[in-house]
Amino acid sequence: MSLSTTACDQSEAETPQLLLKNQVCFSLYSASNALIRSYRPLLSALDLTYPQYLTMMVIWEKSGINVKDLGHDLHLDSGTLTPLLKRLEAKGFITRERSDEDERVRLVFLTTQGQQLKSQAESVPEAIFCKSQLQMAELQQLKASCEKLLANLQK
Amino acid sequence: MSLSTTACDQSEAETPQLLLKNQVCFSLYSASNALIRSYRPLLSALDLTYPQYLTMMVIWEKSGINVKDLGHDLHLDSGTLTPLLKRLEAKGFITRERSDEDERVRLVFLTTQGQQLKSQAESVPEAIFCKSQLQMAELQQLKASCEKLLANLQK
DNA sequence: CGCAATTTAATTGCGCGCAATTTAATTTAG
DNA sequence: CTAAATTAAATTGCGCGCAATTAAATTGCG
Repeated sequence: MSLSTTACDQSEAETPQLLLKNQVCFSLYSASNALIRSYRPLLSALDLTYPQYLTMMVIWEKSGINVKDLGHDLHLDSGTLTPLLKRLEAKGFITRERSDEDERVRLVFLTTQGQQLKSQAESVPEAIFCKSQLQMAELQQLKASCEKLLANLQK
Repeated sequence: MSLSTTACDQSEAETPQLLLKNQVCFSLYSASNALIRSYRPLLSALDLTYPQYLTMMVIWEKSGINVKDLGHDLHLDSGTLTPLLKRLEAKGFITRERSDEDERVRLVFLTTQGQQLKSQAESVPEAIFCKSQLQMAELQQLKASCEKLLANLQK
C-alpha cells in the first residue's frame, strides 16, 4: 500500500503485508459477511437463510436438478447441501426424490409453495441494491472482479 | 444485465434479478469462500484457520487488545471471538487475562510462540497473491469496492 | 450512598462450509 | 459374469458467524 515506512509508525512496520488493513481477502470476507447480514431481515420474513435463498434461485430456474449439479452451480458440496435441502423440504418449498434411472442420484423439485415463495422474493434484489448505496456500474465491476478471482483460484 | 428477453430463453425469464448469475452477492460470497479455501493449505501448516489468522494479525499489531476492540477491528462479536480466542490460547499463541482496572474486560497478549508464528506467516501473503493471478491494481480496486460496500451497509 | 442502567464478555443454539469417511449404486475391466 | 473401480449422496465432526440470552462488573442518577 504505502512504499515508505517512518521509524515511529507502528502500523507500517517491518511486515506491512501482514497488516489486517492491507488484506484484500479480509475486505472481501467482511463485505460478504456484511452483505449476507443485510439480507437477513429480508430473508427471515421468507423463512430462508442466505444459502437457502441462493439454492432456491437455482431450483426456481431448474426444478428437477440433482445434488451434484446444484453443488456445481453453487460451489457447495453434499456435506453442505444435503442438510440444507432437508431443511428446505421440511419447510415445504421443495421435494427430494431418488432418480428412477440411477438410484444414487437425488433430484430436487419445486413445490407449489416453493413457487409461491418466488413471487414473495421478487422485491429482495431491489431492496439490497438500495442498501448497498453503490452505482450499478460499480457493482457490475465488483461482480466481474470476484468472478475473475474465483475462476483463477479454481484453475 | 441484459435488457432484452427472447421468448424461448428460459434463463432470461420474467425475473432476471432472481437469477443466480445476476447476483453480486453470490459472486462476492463464492469468491470469499474460494479465497479462504486457498488459504487453507498454507494456514493449516501453521495450525491456523483463516479467522484465526486474521485475529493473529490484529494481535501481532496490538498485543494487549481487549475483546471489544478486537471485535471492532474484525467485524466479529464475542460469540465468535470467545471460543476462537480460547483455541488460540490452547495452541499457545496468546494468553487471555482479565484487566485489573475493569474486571469485565478481557485482554489478549501475544506469547513468544505467537511471535514466532508471525515469522512463519510472512510468506503467506505473497503465496496468495500468486494464487489469485490478478494484477495488484485490480486487487486494490476490488479491495476499495468491498470497503465502500461494507461502509455503506453499516450506515 | 444505593439501585437502576449500561457495558463487557461468555454462553447457548442453529445453520452453514468443508474435509474426511461411509454407504450404496453403477460402470468398467478382466 | 464378476470383482474392482468409480460415482453420488449422506454422514460425521469441527470451526466459524451471529442472534439471543445470561452473568458480572461498572457507571450514573436521584
